Amino acid sequence: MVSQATRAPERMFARRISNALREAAAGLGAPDAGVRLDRPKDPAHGDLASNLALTLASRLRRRPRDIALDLRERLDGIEGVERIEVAGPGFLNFFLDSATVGGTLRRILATRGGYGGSRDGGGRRIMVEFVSANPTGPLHLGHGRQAALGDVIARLLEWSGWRVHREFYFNDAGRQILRLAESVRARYQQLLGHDEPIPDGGYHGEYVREIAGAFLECEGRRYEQERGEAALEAMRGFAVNELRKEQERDLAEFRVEFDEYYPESSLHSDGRVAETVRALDETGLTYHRDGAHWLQTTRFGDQKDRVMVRSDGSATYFLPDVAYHMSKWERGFHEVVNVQGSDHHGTVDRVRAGLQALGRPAGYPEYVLHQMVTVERGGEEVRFSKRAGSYTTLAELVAEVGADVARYFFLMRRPEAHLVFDLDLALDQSDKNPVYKIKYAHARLCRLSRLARRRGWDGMEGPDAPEADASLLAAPAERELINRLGEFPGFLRRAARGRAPHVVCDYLERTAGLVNSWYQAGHPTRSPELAALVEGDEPLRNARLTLAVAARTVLANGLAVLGIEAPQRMVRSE
RNA sequence: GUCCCCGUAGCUCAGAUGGAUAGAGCGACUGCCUCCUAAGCAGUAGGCCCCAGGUUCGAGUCCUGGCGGGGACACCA
Repeated sequence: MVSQATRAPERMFARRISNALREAAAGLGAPDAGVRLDRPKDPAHGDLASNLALTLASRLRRRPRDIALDLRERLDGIEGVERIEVAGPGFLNFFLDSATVGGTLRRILATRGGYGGSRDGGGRRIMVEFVSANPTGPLHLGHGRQAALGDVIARLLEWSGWRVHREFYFNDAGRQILRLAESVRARYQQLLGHDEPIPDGGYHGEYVREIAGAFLECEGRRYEQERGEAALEAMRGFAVNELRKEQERDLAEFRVEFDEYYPESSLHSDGRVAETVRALDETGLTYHRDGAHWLQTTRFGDQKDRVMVRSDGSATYFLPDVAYHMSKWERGFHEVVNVQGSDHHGTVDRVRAGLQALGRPAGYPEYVLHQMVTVERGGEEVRFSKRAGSYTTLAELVAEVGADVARYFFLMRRPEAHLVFDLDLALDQSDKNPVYKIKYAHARLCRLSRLARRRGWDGMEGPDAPEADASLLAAPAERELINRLGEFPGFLRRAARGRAPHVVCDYLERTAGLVNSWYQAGHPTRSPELAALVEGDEPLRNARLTLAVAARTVLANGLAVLGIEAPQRMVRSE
């Protein structure tokens, strides 16, 4: 729980106003009215607004506007409220006095790097599983989006008081891996001058040749005549290892790290898969038909029953998936978010059904399914990889636009919306590019504090900074910015609960716009009286510098949530 | 055929629990630098919120049915 001193002032007032409204409604003959307060979009509609009169209209059989006027009569002298207006069809708009609004600044300055966080999670554990690419090639753009989404959902959860475990699951045992090994063998033989084609369904990317080359360098020609299991196994292990290392390197460049890499093969070797079959058989929900071993997943809402073990004795993907999620549960993760491409959506119902058969709750695990990514340059779709065949790799993209821009662009759209990555915009270093817009706003605010100190004025930072009189910040641009800063924790909470990083992007972009407006409004030539570094009026200057520090804190915290750097100063690069 | 997602400005997209004249960026146009970074700001133009019903005092938002786009539906991997 947040302490009384740092609680959002508007929330305290919201409760006070709600109570007064409820009482007033009772006075009009409508006890137990559901009272709601909103923060209006338009600042002309006050700091808080209520639609109570509109909701009471049908119940009281009176015109909403008349009810609103009556309600206002009954609401006098609420502490901290400057005035109440009746507007539009019957809204009640509350204007808080400026000393009250200033409480927001005190709260930001008091919590600084922690401002925006909450205790939603209460210290409970939660797992975010994401990327989970098969080690059959380099990471492509879909993985990039997933890496950014998963990492930032994890950060949002950390900010919300959860203990987060980041996990990467990889299939190192299936048929795809066999094709990979065979492809490496073909390239290996080709390098030795033999004519061996890539098998059907194999991998043609240039990277396979590179792996074969590296293998040749390590092992020499000893597998030239060897056609059996041992050679294939050696190449499989080598290739998986190489590709995993490369993926980890690419992810590190992208500033994404995992607590655990979980190999599918271990589910077989440690008996979990067999154990899962046994446990499912015990439920009586399995049966044999056409030589295969089935589970009645339809009992739990799946569209059709699923095969667990094929007639040839091999497990389908479904089975290890269930075993894997049982492992998550048994490791203590009763809250799990899986971030996956929407092409996996077909597996959701059946995995959950399998887990329900084993007694896990119906919604376990939770899924965030994201749509595909395409890249455009000059309005045309581009595919730019010689190396990876038809793929566009994450590494190439990060090399071109940088990790910060790539992260932001992957995050700025709702996961379930198709994402068009505009390379022209990504490479732009002006404020057109939202990432730069936010960074510039932050750097600009840092500069204000620097300049103030250089002139011998206090930058309003540190424990010895004088208390600012926020009631002096009455200009519209200031008032709007302060209110906006006060909304940050609410946005983070909403983003975390909705697993929706784009909410943070939207918030930051708009807030940066307000910062720029405020900054520009105080242009020293045209409006010196609005300038932050105002001469001669120390209390006013201190108040504005405090606002600058508060705004910068919010931008920095928001960027930290996104895993993006917040520079003190910007250097133009080519 | 069944299931999931999407349909909002010329383009790319936001629009939490239904609320006031539907927002942002890009693109277009008009202004604003002797002075804290103009890498900026202020403003103008641009909308049958896919269509049709329904619920409601009130629908871009909720319900039903269409239309259009993407994805998923195999003992495939």
